[in-house]
Parts: sequence; structure tokens; C-alpha cells
Amino acid sequence: MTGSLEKNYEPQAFENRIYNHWVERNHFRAEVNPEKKPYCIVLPPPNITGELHMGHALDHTLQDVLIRWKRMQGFETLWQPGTDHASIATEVKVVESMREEGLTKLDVGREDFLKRAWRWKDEYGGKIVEQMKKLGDSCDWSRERFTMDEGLSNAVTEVFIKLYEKGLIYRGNRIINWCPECKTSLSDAEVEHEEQIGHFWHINYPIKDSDEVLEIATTRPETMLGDTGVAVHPGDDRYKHLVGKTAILPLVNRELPIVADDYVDPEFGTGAVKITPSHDPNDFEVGERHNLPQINVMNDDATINENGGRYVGMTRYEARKAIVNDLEREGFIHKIVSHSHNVGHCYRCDTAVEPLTSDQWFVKMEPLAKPAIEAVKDNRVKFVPERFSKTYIHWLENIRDWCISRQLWWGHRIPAYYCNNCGHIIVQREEPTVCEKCGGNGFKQDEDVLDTWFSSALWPFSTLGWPENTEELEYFYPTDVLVTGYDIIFFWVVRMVFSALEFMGDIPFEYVFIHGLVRDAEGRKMSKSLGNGIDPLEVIDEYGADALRFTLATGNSPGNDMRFHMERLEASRNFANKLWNATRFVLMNLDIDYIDKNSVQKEFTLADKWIISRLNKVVKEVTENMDKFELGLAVQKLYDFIWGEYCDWYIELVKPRLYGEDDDKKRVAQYTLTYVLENILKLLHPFMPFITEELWQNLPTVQGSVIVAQWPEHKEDEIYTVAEKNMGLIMDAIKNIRNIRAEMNVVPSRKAKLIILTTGKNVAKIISENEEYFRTLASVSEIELVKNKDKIPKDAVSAVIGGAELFLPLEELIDFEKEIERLEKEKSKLESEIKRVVGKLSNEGFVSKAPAKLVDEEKQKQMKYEEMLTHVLERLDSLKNR
RNA sequence: GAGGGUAUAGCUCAGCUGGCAGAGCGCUACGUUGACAUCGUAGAGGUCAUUGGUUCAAGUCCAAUUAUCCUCACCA
Repeated sequence: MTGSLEKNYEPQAFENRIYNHWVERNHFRAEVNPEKKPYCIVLPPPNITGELHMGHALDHTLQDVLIRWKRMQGFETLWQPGTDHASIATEVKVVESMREEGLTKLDVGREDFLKRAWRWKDEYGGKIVEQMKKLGDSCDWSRERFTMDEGLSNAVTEVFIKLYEKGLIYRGNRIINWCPECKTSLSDAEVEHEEQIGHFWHINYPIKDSDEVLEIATTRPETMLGDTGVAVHPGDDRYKHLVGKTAILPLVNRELPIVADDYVDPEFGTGAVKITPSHDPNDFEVGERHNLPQINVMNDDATINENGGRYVGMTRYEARKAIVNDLEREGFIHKIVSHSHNVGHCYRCDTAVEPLTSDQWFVKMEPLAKPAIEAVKDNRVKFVPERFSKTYIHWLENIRDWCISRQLWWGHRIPAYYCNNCGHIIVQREEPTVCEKCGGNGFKQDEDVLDTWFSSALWPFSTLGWPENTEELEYFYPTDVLVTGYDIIFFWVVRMVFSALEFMGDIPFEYVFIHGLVRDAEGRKMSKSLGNGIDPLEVIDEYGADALRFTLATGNSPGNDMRFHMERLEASRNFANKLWNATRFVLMNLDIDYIDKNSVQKEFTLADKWIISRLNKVVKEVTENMDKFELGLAVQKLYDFIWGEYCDWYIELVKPRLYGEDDDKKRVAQYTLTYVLENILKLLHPFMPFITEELWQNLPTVQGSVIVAQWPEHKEDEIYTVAEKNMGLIMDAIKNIRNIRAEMNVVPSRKAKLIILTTGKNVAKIISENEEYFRTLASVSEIELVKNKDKIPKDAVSAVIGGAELFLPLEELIDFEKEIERLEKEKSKLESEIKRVVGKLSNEGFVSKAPAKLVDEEKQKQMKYEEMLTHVLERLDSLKNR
């Protein structure tokens, strides 16, 4: 009837089996169930190009902990899974695979390219999902979605059209970030700024019809090919006389109007700025204010185009070199100084981004940002930790319009059609038949697709069926928590909030639970290029998913980065092994499968009451920690309780009863042992789902699966305050005995005798009633309680606890000097404690203002320490005068 | 330029609403006691970055300083 376990914890032996068990029994499945309260988390959809990395492992562990916990608490829990089409990343992969065949995108054309992309997705896109299962993710796989499936694509089109009709999406020629490698535009969020040391070239621009020159300073001389003006500050006396005049662009000989604009900082550089509206965001604005023409001098691969005269065809860096050379030769360079500045790079391929003007689609952000800011400011959406709300608000308050069109094929194609006849734009679901403006009937759809993040922004409601009014949407929305890293706040969290507010009229989630990055042991970011990544799947193979999850959940506080150490993984695995063996011990000593609580309750021993009471407190504390998203604290408490109290003490304490002849006593021990273990397995299950399930199913006293067991509740009637206190006293005494033995190098002998001199009746009673604990845990065979010092042999080592003095008489001569030394140490320790307590109590302020309970505790301590000191002093005296 | 994080044992980090500094690993000394050597017992090791302030009481709250790491930002 009782199962038997292997001696060692071997997760490989059961993790897959347990996962299948859950899936087969539909334990991850969420239904619309009005009888229950819903709890929903949407999984941040991993890219179909992705492989599970440590960042996912952390992110998913936190979500799975929350989901499993809430499931056990009786909520109808939905962890909504899915994947993201990852427009750029996937397109790059498909282009790469075509390159092996010697083909390019243009060779195969749009339609064939998309076929290939879907094929790629079918082949590789599910990989990460399989990896997630290894980690134990309890997602409802029957509801898995993909950002480009029919329903989600429909949602994207709906959103685009609605925003367009509302005037919140527009097409315009604006300056955007261009990646010359990916050959597409990027949003501001997709550009990463890196500090670079470059040069500041001071170039003399001659003034027309004058001998004067205007010295400008630039970090990017190649863009001068697109200069259409020069600007100075209106209040700058040095240049006032030049405003309105014309400068001549060196090498190109274009005439440039000199304008005055507040944007120019007279203190910086020379106070005169060349204006290149097509290749600099600021210049673009200056250009708009002064009606300067835009001259784009670059191709989509950042080589110089036909507007660049003799520099045509060069890369921007070649052009820079050539231009600087030419300027030097012709005497236009005044000086060159070194200068550090920020250069934007593509977040996908790290190529330096080129700002340039282009026709693109934009989302007008201001009207959308406002309610999103409000939602966080008035606490409808709450960040954990709270400080990230600042980051969020600050970003939204300074946001610029969002460039959403991408010059790619893999993604949601923009539902905009251009009339072949008049160029009129019609935005709608299907291709129009007749132009509403000119009556023409030929149309061409916009070639571009949408930013990947445009579809992920809808994830919390599109996955639940929106724009259809589904019962899932009705029941699970708004979702409860979003779990993600701080690096994704701008890309995703922000956009989900404003999209949800706009289209659902409600927040997408109540809490945003933010975690940090998983770094390597040296604190570096894990990255493919550094090759320092630790593969979670390899870790799972070797140590088990539970050990990995435990490691990630422990010692990690919200919002902070963590370093990944293999040593910690080992410690987690050892903990699993400990639990495994504790359960093995229980099973080995369990010869029945049901014990009626009522039949044993009256027979609880001190140890039973103590562990039950402790369990109860742990239940309360752990649940409170979970409620506050303090998962690391919760799991730490479980670790301490399981290892430090249940295993180290309780299991040792029950052994005599288990091995004894008295069946009634045995039953009580068995009951308590299993009762506490069952609760341990439940409490630990969200963190270590596999091992707890495996052990649970080996326990004959329980049915079903722990994944759906009821989360333990705190019970007031299972708090035994006196038992905790008395057990504490006994534990203290036992630790003291062990301590003096270790320090005096006394190996316990079988017939060791313990003499206890008690001063308080109560203490004597507690000790005599629980003598057996001393036998088992302090290795003494006989205990003698005395009230008179005379009975104490001279050759004994001693320890004092509150209310009693413990003596271990020794058969062989002890080292008196060593014992004196030890007691002296004890004495000074006690003296300093007494000094501290007395100091505190003689402080008028403390006694009058501190809580009475605290003052009382201090008084108790004083009495206890003083009594202990007296004993130590007496003992010292007798040793010295022996 | 703005905002933020971090600073606690040799190492990596916990420490919630102020009330005798904790864990893991490492280290030292013991230990073949019928769950576990992936273990047990005991121990050493901290001016909680610095300086002020609030308080009866500060690792914890406030201010400043130093170091370090992020994020954002148009200074050509």
C-alpha cells in the first residue's frame, strides 16, 4: 500500500511523466465558470524564432508560481499562452535560409516569400513551446494563440481602421529611424543609444558675396550633402549680421539661407549649425519652421544616392572620409577635435541607425498617452515594485508619435489602398472597387507591414477573442497580473495599457509584476555573442526543472537583476533531495493509509503541537508574502521550515514513537508526520511542481493531484503558543548540550548521564515530561533532576539555560583549564548582554514610550541573563577552588 | 542633462510596515547513530559605504556625500 521511493532524487525519472499526467487530466484547462472567481495571466508571447533562455525561465517561473497558487486557492485560473510572429527576427531567419539556396526576397516575390515564412514557422515556431513544457509551465495549451492567426490578425485590422478613422493613425513624410541592414524603419523604442567617441569637424562655410566665413561644427560631415540651411541663435551677437544672408555649401556650392532659431545653443560648438532636414530629427524641425527644402542623400542601404553628386554609391563612412579629405584639400576644415556623442543602433542587428525622412504610418500618441498615464497615476494599474511607474509615466509624458510601418513582408499588411488614378488613400478591410474620390477603379495595397509590437499591444484582449464579444473576454478580462522584465516596459506594457484603454475602455491588467535580468556569474548580460548564456534546458536535464525554478525564485527580489550561479542550483537540487528523503522516511514508517484526526488529537505530544503550530504560522506568512508578490521571501520561509524544523527537529523527535511498541503513540506520530508533510507539499507545489506532485502521489493518505489540492489555510485553533515556548526551551537545552560537547571535544558515550539542576518548578516539569527528547537528540541515556548543587560531581561540564543548569559528568578527567576558559567566554557574553538590557531599561524614554510588551520582554531577559550569570559565576568559582 | 537602482559575512544575495544582524556557498573541527554524505552536529566570520538628522530605539525613515550600475534625452 505504501509506495517506495528510490534513495536518491532523480528528477529525470518522473518530470515528463508528471507533466503528461497534468495535461491528460486537463488540469491546466480554464473554463468560463461563474461559480468561481477568475484569475488570468497572459504569457508574454515568445518569438517564434526564440529558444527558451534564462530570461524566459525566470519570467515563466514567476507566472507559473502565481497561476498554480491561485489555482489551488480555488480560482478559475487561465494562463493564456501563445507566440509572437516577430516580424524582423523571423524575416531575417527566412532570408538567411533562402540565401543558402542562393535566393533573395526579390527573386521569390512576396507571395512565395510568405509561403516560405509560414513553412519556417510551422517547422521551428513550436520549439519554444515544447521547451516551456519542460519547465513545467501550466498554460492552457488548448487556447494557444499566434499573433498572426486569423483572429488576432482580424483584431489588428480592426484596431488600425478604428484608429485611422479617429484620426489617430496618419501617413506622413517625417523623419524616422532607418536601419540600413534590416532595411526598414524603426520606432524610437527600437533604437538603442550608445556612446561613441568621434570627431567634431569645424568647417568654414563661405558667405555669399563676402569674404567672411561661417564656422560650423558637425559630427557627421557626410550629411552636408543634404544641407539646405544654416542656423544660429537669434540672440547671438556674433552672427546677428549674417541672418538672412546666404552661405555657400562647400564642395556642393549649394546656396544655404542663414536662419535664426532658438534651437541653436550658442554655447555649444561654434554656435552655428548646418541644417540637414532629411537626416537629423532636430534639423527636420528647424527645416519645417523655416521652410527649408529636404534633400535625402541616402539609399535604403545607407549608401549615397544620386543627390550626393560625385559621392554617389559610397557608403556613409566612405563618403565621410572622402568628404573630409576633399574639404581639407580645399581648405575648408578649420579644425578637428575629438568628441563623444550618442549614436542610435538597431535593437535587432546593432547597425548604426540612419535618421532620414520617409513616407510612413504613425500613431498619434498624445491622446492615447494621456489616459494611460492616468491609469497608473490613479493606481488602477499598479507596478510591483512601485518605482517602475515613474519610468513608465516619464516615458509616456515625453513620447513622440509611433512609427508603425515596417518595410518588411512578414507581418500584418497595412490595410490601406492607393487609387492608381488619383493616389487617394482608402483604409478598409477589403480592397475597394471604386475610388470614392475620382471614381477610378484600380488600387494598390500598401506594401508595408505593421510593427510587431502593434499586434502584441492587443494581446490581453485579442487572445480572449476581441473584437468578438466572447464569454472568455467577459469573464477573464481585465486580466490580473502581467509578469515581465523591466526592459519590456516601453515596447509592450505601455502599448498594452493605452490600447486596452482605447478599445476595451478598461485596463488590461491590475498588476504589472516586474523582474530583472538574469546575468551570468560575473554579472554580465547573458548573450549569444558573448557565448556566456546558460541554457535552461541543459540545466533541467542535469538538475531538474524544480531545482531551476527554485533557484530562480529564491533570493530574487522584484525588479532586481540576479546573477546565476551553478552553486545555487546545486543547493536547490540538494533541497529537493532533502524533501525527497524526508518523504521517503515518512513512507517507510507509515503502515496504514488513514488516520482519523479526532482519534489522535487528544494525544498530541509537545513536539506534535509545536510542529503543527509552526506549520500554521508558516502557512500564514507564506500566503501573506505571496499576496504581496514577495515570492522569494515565501519560498525562503518554506525552505527554512522544511529543512530546519521539519527535517532537522521534528523527524528526529518522532523516531522513538515510530520505532516503539505503543501503537497508539505511533498513530499520533504518523498522523502528525503526514499531516505536516501534506501541507508542505501543497505549499511548495507552486515553486517545485514536479517533485511535490510525484511525492504527493506516493502518499497513501491523500487522493488526486496536488496541483488541484486546496491551498492550506491558517487555523487559529492549531496555534499552540505554550508548546512553541516549551519546545523552544528544550531545543535550547539540547543545542547547549551539543555545543559543550563539541567545544570540549567530548564524544558522547552510550551511557552519558545528564544532570539537570532546576530552579523553577515549571522548567523541571517540562524537562521531566520530555526526557526522551534528550535521549534522542542529545545522546544521553539517563537524566537526573536535582535541586541541590551538592549532587553535582566536580568533573562535569555545564551549560545554563533560562531556568536550569545542565551538567554532563565525565568519566574521564576533563580539561579544567579549557572548561574555565569556555565559561569565561560565556560570562563575558552574558555580561555584555546584561549591560545592553540594563542600559535599555534604565533609559526613561524607552520605558515610557516603547510598547509595554517590549519593555516586559526586556525585563524578562534581564532576569534570565542575571540568573544565568549567577550560575556561570558559581561554576567558575567551584572550578577554580577545586 | 534628467530620472532611477545598488552598497549588509570571504563570495552571491535576503532582510515586509523601525524593536538584540540572516541564508546559501566557501572555511574550521567533529561525525559509518536504521530518510538523506545531494547528509548530520558545532563553530569562526559583519562599525549593515560615509556624514548628519528624525526617534526612547535606525541596516530599516529623511538629507547630503562617495562608489558603482542602469534607463531616458535632439545639444549639431
